[in-house]
Amino acid sequence: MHPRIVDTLKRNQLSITDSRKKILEMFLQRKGALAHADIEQQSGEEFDRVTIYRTLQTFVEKGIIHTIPSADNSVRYALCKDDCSEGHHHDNHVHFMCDHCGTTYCLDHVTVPAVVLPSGFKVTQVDVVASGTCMKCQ
Amino acid sequence: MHPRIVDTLKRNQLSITDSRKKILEMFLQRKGALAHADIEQQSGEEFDRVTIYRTLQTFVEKGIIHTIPSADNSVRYALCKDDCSEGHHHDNHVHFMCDHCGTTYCLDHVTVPAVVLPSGFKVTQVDVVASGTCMKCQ
DNA sequence: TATTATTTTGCAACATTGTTGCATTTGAAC
DNA sequence: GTTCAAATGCAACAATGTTGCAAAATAATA
Repeated sequence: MHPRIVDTLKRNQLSITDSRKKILEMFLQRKGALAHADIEQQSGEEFDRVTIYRTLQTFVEKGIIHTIPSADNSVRYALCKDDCSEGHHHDNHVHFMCDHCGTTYCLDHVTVPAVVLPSGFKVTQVDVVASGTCMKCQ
Repeated sequence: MHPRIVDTLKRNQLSITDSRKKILEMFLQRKGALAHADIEQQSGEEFDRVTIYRTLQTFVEKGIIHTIPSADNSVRYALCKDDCSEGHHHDNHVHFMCDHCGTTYCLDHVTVPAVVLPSGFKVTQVDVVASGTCMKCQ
């Protein structure tokens, strides 16, 4: 088991349960974004569907993972780089979604260019979702 | 009825039906993004739910409207500026979603800054989804 | 305009996805 | 180990999205 798992849960004052450990491990191993459905598939019958929903929700609230917007009604989740601060506002972020294999990448080190909006708009968060073909699919 | 409606449908070789006229009119009037649920509510019992799904799908395929990614499993749709070419690839786009009132704005005239991705990624589309407070809500 | 061919719609049935309340179980604290 | 708090699983439900097919509306043709 990945050493960071228990650490992360403790730091966020969460009880250390099987489902949380397992789901967190999936994120740490895969190093890519996961949708609810992915987790459900990978964990087989191990956990109830409801537990997965609640676990993801908890992780998002604690800033352990964050959501990635998508245009097809299938929100994906990815690990936050070193846990965002609690209550989390994940400022700037670039994601890449491969049209071919569907893999979603979370590109933490790509800087989001400043977006200038018309006056009156107060921006607190900018998500950039790029899509195309990833390195594995071309 | 908005004069562009019949035009737009004809140009896209679509039969001119009540549901299409009505839904297209909603987009032309509202000048903001609409979710499936919005349309369903606004049209009351007038059309079947299935018809709305199929109409939206058709409009997207024809490039009359486009989808706006969201982080909450509720894809929204907005009119394409002067219909994208058929088969449509909507290159660059900035959207703004108000955390307060939920209104989604489609900012066609804001330029999307170039995003530089690691080599190996071939980008065909970039969506920028900003969120915060809109001018009506502050 | 009347007739035929094509397209679209509505219905029904179904599949998938997400939510809520509550009893039971598990983990944490003592 | 016992007690308390938290998390899980189950069941039931609500919401959302999909498919096939007959009926209706639209378009094309005479």
